[in-house]
Amino acid sequence: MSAPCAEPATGEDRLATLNPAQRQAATAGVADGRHPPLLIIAGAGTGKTSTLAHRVAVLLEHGVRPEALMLLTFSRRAADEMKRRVARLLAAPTGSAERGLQLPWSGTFHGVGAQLLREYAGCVGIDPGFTIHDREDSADLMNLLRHEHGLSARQRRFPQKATCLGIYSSVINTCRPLGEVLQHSFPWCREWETELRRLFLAYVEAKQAQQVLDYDDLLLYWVRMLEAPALVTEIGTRFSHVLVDEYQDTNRLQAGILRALKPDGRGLTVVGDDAQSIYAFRGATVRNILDFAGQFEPAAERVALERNYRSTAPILAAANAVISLAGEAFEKSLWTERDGGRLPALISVRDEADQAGCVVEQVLARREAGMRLKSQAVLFRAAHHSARLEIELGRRNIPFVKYGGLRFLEAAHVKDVLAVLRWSHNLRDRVAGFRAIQLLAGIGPRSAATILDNLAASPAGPSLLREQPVPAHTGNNWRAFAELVDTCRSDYTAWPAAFDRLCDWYLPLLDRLYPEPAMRAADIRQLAALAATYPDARRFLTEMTLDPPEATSAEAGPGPLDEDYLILSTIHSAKGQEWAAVTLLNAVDGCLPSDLATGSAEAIDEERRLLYVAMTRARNELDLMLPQRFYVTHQAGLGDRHVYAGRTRFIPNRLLKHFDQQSWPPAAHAAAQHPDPRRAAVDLAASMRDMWR
DNA sequence: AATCGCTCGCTTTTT
DNA sequence: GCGAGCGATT
Repeated sequence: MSAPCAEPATGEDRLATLNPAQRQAATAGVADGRHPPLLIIAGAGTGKTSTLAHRVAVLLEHGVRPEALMLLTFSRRAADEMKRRVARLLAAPTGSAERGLQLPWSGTFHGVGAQLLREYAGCVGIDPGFTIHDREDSADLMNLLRHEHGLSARQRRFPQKATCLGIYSSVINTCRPLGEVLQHSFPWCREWETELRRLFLAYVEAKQAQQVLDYDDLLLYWVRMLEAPALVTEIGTRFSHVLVDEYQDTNRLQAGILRALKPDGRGLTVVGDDAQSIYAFRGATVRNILDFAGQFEPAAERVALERNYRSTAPILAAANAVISLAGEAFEKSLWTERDGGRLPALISVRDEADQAGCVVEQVLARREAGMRLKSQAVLFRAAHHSARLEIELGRRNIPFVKYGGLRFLEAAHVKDVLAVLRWSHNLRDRVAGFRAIQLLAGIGPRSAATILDNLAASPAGPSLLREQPVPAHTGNNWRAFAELVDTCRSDYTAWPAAFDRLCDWYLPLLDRLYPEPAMRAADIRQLAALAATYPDARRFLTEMTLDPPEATSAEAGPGPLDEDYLILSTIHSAKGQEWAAVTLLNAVDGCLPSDLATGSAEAIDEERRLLYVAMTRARNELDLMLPQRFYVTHQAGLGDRHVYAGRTRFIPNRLLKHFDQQSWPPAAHAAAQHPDPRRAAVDLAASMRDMWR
């Protein structure tokens, strides 16, 4: 974020570069040793990261040890950025830059939780070698139990695995009872409350038997651990200061952790912007930040950062107008001195194909004008919204990197390899084992289950693996597989080497398993390169599930790291970032708000904030695309609701003065097409058909 | 017991 | 346009 720039060396001078509110936020209660609970309301582009980095630097200068500082950010990328800035701030005038600055307790809630739990595992009765299940693994385990409990083959359909997990996760993260969650968020599953409760108990037992924690456990075990008086004293004093970024996106469970760590709020700082709260779907509640100040006695100090250094005045005015139509919010109005610049544009195009064409044309024009591709971003509500554009970019040879959506890690072949690795390090992990074993030709769910049962029943180690009964024709393959697992788990096999062995074993299987084996093989090689950068298998696995590589690249092979490339990103993944030019795709009702999210007033407000987040990513140029016509492929019953899409409801007519309305292709071009009367007839016919699609 | 192929139902955002 | 699930086939 573009805060005031130069950073002189001495503490006093350095702080002079901050504006008064930022300075207040960076220093409040430090010098006098009060360390009161502090709430920093930081609007978009107000130099939040810089301010927080300054506060960390100030704390360190006042003698707080780095290892006594817990810094909770939304992603590890944000944590790294913070570390970098603090290190730069602390670079002494003599030039002895503190390169080695360590903030060992910085990262996401989940990451820090995992780290703490490994350390204190002994005190809370869990195995320090636990493995962590990502969402898909958790859903698979849920599915296994769902079948075991005979819940899958009922007259009336029982909720799907993902729904079951969603309900479970919601209960944990919102700290509300099952009945209430069902009533409020999953009303169509209410009739299954008893069965769900049974299923969730089985799920918890299974995780414990397998030494597996899921994402929610990392928080839940953490908060429960703090209920033990001895541990809360130990851990509470160990961390004298806890700073939390993006506080508006925390949930009740996370707020509970903070309350347990710092009951009186001393040493606790939270930073956030209620207008940018966009994670309610995973349990975040904007109440956390709205109610923060009042939960302490005396109340928390409050500082608001309102000067925006990022966007031009017209962009900021439009964004402010959009968010002003929301419900409850902190009083806050962003202002900027970046006068000039054009109005944000609302660009009407015929359909998604034209939208792709228009975006490509504009991107290229801006690059011609000297703006690097990397300074331009295309944002969208849902990952698949960019499909057309991706094809067009590919056709025109424009490199791009996409953030959000289907991840590298979710690809089946990547999951396969990781399952083998995970299983070899924790043979009790049934989900991993189930997947790994079935990679062998001739072994299906039945044999896999038998093998896993045998292993679970016998306490002995992996030597048993080799002797498992498998179908005769798989004999040799099985032996090779058992050896591979031994190799992977052995302490005598050096780290990246073990992974290479695994890849050598796996790659030949691709031909049989999947279409497009060549592309998948390339992914596996990329994974191997990544694995080599971690010190050992455990670290690799943990970081891969908690902090997966977040971007996927269109280019196969080595990523276009030092080249120039366009950024495509979901709005969610764009959080905290900024670009000189931003284009938002599909600014139409049905996409934004997503028609899946129009159930409640809160859900709609969250979609509004999503639009606000997208708009405030832009420094100089902002375009919102409005495809007029949508080919909605699966639309049961309700006919043409989205065939002709309207402008998003978040920009009603009275806000149009903040935008410049355009259409593409430009008029001259369009006129050339128009005289043909047959064209209209074709459109009409298509729309008649679309009504029933 | 594994696997192929068909149909039905659903389709967001992510640690 | 995709996966989960089911029934027929090897």
